[in-house]
Amino acid sequence: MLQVSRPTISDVARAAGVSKGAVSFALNNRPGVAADTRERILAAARELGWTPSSRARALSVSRAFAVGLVLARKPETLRADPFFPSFIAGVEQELAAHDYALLLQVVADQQREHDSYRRLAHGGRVDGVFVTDLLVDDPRIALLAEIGVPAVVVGPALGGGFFPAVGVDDKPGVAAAVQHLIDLGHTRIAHVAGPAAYVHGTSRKQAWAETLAAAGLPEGPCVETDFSAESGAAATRTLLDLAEPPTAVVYANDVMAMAGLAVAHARGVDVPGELSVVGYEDTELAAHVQPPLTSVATDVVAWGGAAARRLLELVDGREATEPDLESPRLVVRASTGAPAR
Amino acid sequence: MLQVSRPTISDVARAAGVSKGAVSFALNNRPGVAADTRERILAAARELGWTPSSRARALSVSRAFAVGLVLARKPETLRADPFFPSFIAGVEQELAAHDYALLLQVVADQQREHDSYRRLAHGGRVDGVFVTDLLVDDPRIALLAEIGVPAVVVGPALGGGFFPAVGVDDKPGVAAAVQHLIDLGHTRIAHVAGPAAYVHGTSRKQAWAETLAAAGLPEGPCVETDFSAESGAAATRTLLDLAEPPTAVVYANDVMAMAGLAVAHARGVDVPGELSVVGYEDTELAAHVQPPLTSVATDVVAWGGAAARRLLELVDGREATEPDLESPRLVVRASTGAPAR
DNA sequence: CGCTCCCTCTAAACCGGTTTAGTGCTGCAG
DNA sequence: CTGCAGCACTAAACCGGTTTAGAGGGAGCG
Repeated sequence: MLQVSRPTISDVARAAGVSKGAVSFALNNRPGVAADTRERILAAARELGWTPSSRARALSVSRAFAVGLVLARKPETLRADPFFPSFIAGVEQELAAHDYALLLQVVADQQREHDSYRRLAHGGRVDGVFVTDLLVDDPRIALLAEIGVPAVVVGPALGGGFFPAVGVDDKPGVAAAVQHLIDLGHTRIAHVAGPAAYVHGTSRKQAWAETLAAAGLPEGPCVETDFSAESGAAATRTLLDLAEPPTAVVYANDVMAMAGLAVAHARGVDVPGELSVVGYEDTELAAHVQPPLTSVATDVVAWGGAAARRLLELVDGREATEPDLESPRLVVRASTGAPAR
Repeated sequence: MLQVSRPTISDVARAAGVSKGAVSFALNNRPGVAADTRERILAAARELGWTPSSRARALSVSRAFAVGLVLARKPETLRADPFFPSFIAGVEQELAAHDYALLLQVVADQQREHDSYRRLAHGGRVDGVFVTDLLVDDPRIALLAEIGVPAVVVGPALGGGFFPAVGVDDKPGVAAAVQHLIDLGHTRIAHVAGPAAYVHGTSRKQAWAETLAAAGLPEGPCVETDFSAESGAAATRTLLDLAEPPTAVVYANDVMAMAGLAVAHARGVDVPGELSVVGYEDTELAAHVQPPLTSVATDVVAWGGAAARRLLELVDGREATEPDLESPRLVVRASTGAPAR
């Protein structure tokens, strides 16, 4: 494991018989170096196996060439969420193209999250950050504004607009789901909502309520959860126990919807005969449960890419290019059908 | 977004009326600074809101204070895998305690993966790396050895032993699952395996075969998959179509097991009456499908912590402390039962 | 009183790049 | 032949910390 010390730019300079500066110019192919000299320098660099030290570069150009993502989640709620792996994959694709790196932090609570942002941004480890899991009136916005670090809000633009937001608006997706149920003839449509503290919990609930209202239907029952399978199952039991149970339920994510399917199955409630079920996220498993789950799909990878692109633009002070993210689309499968008469 | 230039150590020195060196000593509470001077320096630093520049520190001490994790996965297969979020959470807990950061890269193919490691380690962005998804005869081991970067193999120690391996051996878990089925009276026990190219695909299959052999039972049918729900469903159909279908199936992960449950359900095959099903991973949803899934649970968060600890020890040249990771344990739920006579 | 030793602190080198000011040389116009 | 522009390149400063060599001063000891 002995760390052979890597050749530096000075070694290359000596080998090529020129000065450090000339080497730097040649390697960043900048004008002011004769073609043959440049060739000689590149050859020397290749010969020595020289690689630029990102540490030195970061210091001299005052850039970290990295952006940060802080996840304030407990491991349990993180592992059930298929959003982040996809999102990060999208982010990475874009970052890699610009030789940027992604610095990830997972923190347990909010206080640590703030410290985390401070250390990352203030200490110059990153040039910008993503803000995910946006809360209603999120305190991080003020913090990041105070630190003065470029940031991009991942999700619908409810952050007060101080930072640009890049996100797929989930309202049309939920609206499409509810409309689909209305079209099938349902009139008692319930919602199993995510935490009201989260923007994406609230907005999905709103979309549900608004679509019902627009169709002139009464707002059905709604149960708030923490996005976990456990709470989704509990919510389903609550709904089925109502004097007038709903004939359809729109869940805020797939995991809860699948748990709901299992509860219905265990109780002998036929899906979709007696109960229609809709998820959100269109996870890989959605198509492979019984009955296959109707769900709302979003291209999360593209979303991650767009968010990263916007953040890099912000960091570079470039003009914003408008991302064209496709709207979420409803994937109809066998878990939804006409209500029993 | 105007980037106010942060105060440097020189600013603090000027404010406190001492030299840069003295400030550095005081801030790293090292001997050789008088108590009152130290106090004055700390006060000045606090006053100015000084934060160390990790860039400068990294250059001067020749350390990145970061480790890298490169995931060579397609986004689709990444998002279904609950392993990484948990693992990363565990890694982070440990890294945060030592003020280390995690640099994540997601790359599409193997060539890029190699480039990725090269840039990361050779360029000095990280002080060490994790190697996950170990392949049988993994070429990365040689690459990393050549680069000379400390590395920790995540998983059972089959990497040739050049780098330390930290991992929960999955064999006892699979063995326990197979034994559980044997104890229930099953004799035709199939396996839906992961890709043979992966160490954890191969080792689970081996454990299954060995446990059957040890019990004097014939090796049941085995279908190789790519770990996806789709392939798990297909494998299940293959098995159920056999002239003599198995009475129990051990799946290499939960997602495939759940897809298998759905296939059985769709075909009217009763679980566990006609078919017992065992998963691996014990995902959040496992307890909430119908019937609840018997599965093998591992404390992945602890695993991540142990891997990070070992890597930091390696980076610091410290002695290895033996991690005490608990063995995987079988969580018996309702998807397994005695075979029909 | 003079010497050594220790403690505190300063000056300067260093990490490995980037960037700026400036030098020497060539070539062309006047 | 001189003047000046412009190219190719060098020397040195700079980024912001850490670290080493050494200076200065007071205490303890002979």
